[in-house]
Amino acid sequence: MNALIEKFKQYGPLSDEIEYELLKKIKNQTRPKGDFFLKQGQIITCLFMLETGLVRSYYTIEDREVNSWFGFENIILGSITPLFQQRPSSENIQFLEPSTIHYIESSDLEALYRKYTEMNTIGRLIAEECCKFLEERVNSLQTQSAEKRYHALLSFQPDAVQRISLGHIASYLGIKQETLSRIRKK
Amino acid sequence: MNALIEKFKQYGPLSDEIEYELLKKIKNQTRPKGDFFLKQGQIITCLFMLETGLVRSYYTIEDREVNSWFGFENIILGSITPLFQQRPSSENIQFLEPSTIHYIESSDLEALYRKYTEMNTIGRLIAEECCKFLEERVNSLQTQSAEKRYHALLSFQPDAVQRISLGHIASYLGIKQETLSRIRKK
DNA sequence: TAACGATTTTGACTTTTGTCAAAAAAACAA
DNA sequence: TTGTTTTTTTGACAAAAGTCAAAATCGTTA
Repeated sequence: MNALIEKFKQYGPLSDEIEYELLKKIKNQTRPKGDFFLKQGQIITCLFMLETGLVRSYYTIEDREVNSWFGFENIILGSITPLFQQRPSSENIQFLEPSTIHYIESSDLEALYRKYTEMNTIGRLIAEECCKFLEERVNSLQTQSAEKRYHALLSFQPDAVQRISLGHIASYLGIKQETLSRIRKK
Repeated sequence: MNALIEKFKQYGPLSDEIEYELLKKIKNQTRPKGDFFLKQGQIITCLFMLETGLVRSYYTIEDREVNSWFGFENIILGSITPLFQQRPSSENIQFLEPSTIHYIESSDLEALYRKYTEMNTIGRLIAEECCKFLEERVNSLQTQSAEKRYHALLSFQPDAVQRISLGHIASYLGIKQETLSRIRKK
């Protein structure tokens, strides 16, 4: 069974008919480290899931890269702005480790949304989950010091700190890597 | 025509039947300044819209209030965490000006989601719009200095700065009000 | 193993933001 | 209007985080 379909089912039931249609639309790829899944300016958008590997999403601001999120195994991922707006992405999605992914293009997904209520519900629940994640991130950036944000990340996503370079983590936390290095030394 | 239904229609078409059902469920209230729409710990949640007035949503952390958002006229509002999770809210929603609101309880909304695809689509689009808003807020907190965040707010929501007290604005921006006062003096 | 490049750490210093206390200004009510 | 309360501003100082440059460490590959 496809892992992305498996994942969808965690949000709600899917009839055999939808499952069959999904199977036709879901694509699979294996990509090397450093490769881009999406580059800034592209319009093609997808909802995807990693079977193995690691990705980061980042955008560029004043010549420096800012990491907006990291994607691990078995989490539904997508680039929010272009996915929900059908506009050119300002984000880049890059594999940080060799990765195997399952994905569905948003045009195919939209068609399924129109055809099946169940799929629409799942889409809504995914968007709502995304809201919750972002809300927590806002709270963290709004109220916590760099040190507390780092320790929160350590306890909630210990694997992130293990697998991702210090510079990328610092950017994600909104601090300089020198600062993070000093925090970590303690 | 009810202003909340009008608003829903901006996201997608609604049949007369749904509109009729919505009309039966949508409640209206007029509330004085300082009143609470939702208090921390309550489970009842709603999607609501202000016809007139102003609200803030805040939570308490280490004995201080942190504003998470402000609500103005004609914007769809809801407390994200409890609305999408059906768990007790950690948020308080308070009117900052005398307000007239239209709202629908989330249990009623869920029932409509189950019954009508169109309503589900609208719910999904609202959640997606919420994601976009939160994503921008994360970017701002992650990459911009207090001064730039304030100026961004000034240009995107000039009315907020007009109508909301300096202390509330500072909390929303994640800075101390003394700092905001100094930024503003320039 | 040696050498290269990338990543991380360190040091000295600057800038930004926070803290605490008090004064000034504004808003509100008797 | 006159007090009273709330909000905003100011000052002196402390802490947090950024900047820039250089050194150290790590991983990879020739």
